[in-house]
Amino acid sequence: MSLAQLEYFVVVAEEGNLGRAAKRLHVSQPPLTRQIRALEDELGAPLFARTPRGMTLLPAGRRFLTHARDVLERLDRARGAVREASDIDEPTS
Amino acid sequence: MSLAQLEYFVVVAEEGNLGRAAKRLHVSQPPLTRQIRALEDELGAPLFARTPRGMTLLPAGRRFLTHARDVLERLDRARGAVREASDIDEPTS
DNA sequence: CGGGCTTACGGTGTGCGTAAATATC
DNA sequence: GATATTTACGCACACCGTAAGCCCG
Repeated sequence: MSLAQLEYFVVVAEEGNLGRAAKRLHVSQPPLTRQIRALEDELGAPLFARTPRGMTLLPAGRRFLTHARDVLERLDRARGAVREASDIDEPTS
Repeated sequence: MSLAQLEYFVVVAEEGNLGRAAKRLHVSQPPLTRQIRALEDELGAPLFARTPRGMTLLPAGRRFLTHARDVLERLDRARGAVREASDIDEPTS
């Protein structure tokens, strides 16, 4: 599992459609479909139902979405913590 | 930033020494030193002080350690959530 | 010398994008 | 035919491991 896969998953879940998700992520559709599939394979369960209209979350996907957002948000906080800490040690140069 | 970098960072912080961390991670030292450096570069601040005895956490590194562990723990919970959800949908085959 | 971190370098693998295939309405 | 996902394929980038270099007690 990669952080890119988590971001991809969240955006695809929000857009419900690979095309819009791809534009928002500045990537083409093939990487998206591949990474989502790889994520599902690794987790051992499908997260989306593929319909002719797009991708809709399955129950497992809905549960994973909450946690995926949580992970990404904590990661942002981790980055912020270092920024703060180094702002203290290395003031305005 | 990658999940591997987070894991590497946590173990190096715990071992205080690249050699022991490498053994624990089943990887050789060069990838470790490279990934730690890449992480520091991306965050824009050093996390460790390199001493002749090993690597000791700097203040920024100590703050980051807490958050890195948090991210990895949340990731485990995300995996667990999918396992539970699919155990419900797909009972004992 | 011995222990530790780093750099060079060669080879493998991952991952992208373009293009083509498939399916549904 | 339009919109959607997926597969094929070629190429570039990233990453690892071995080997060598460097520094300090």
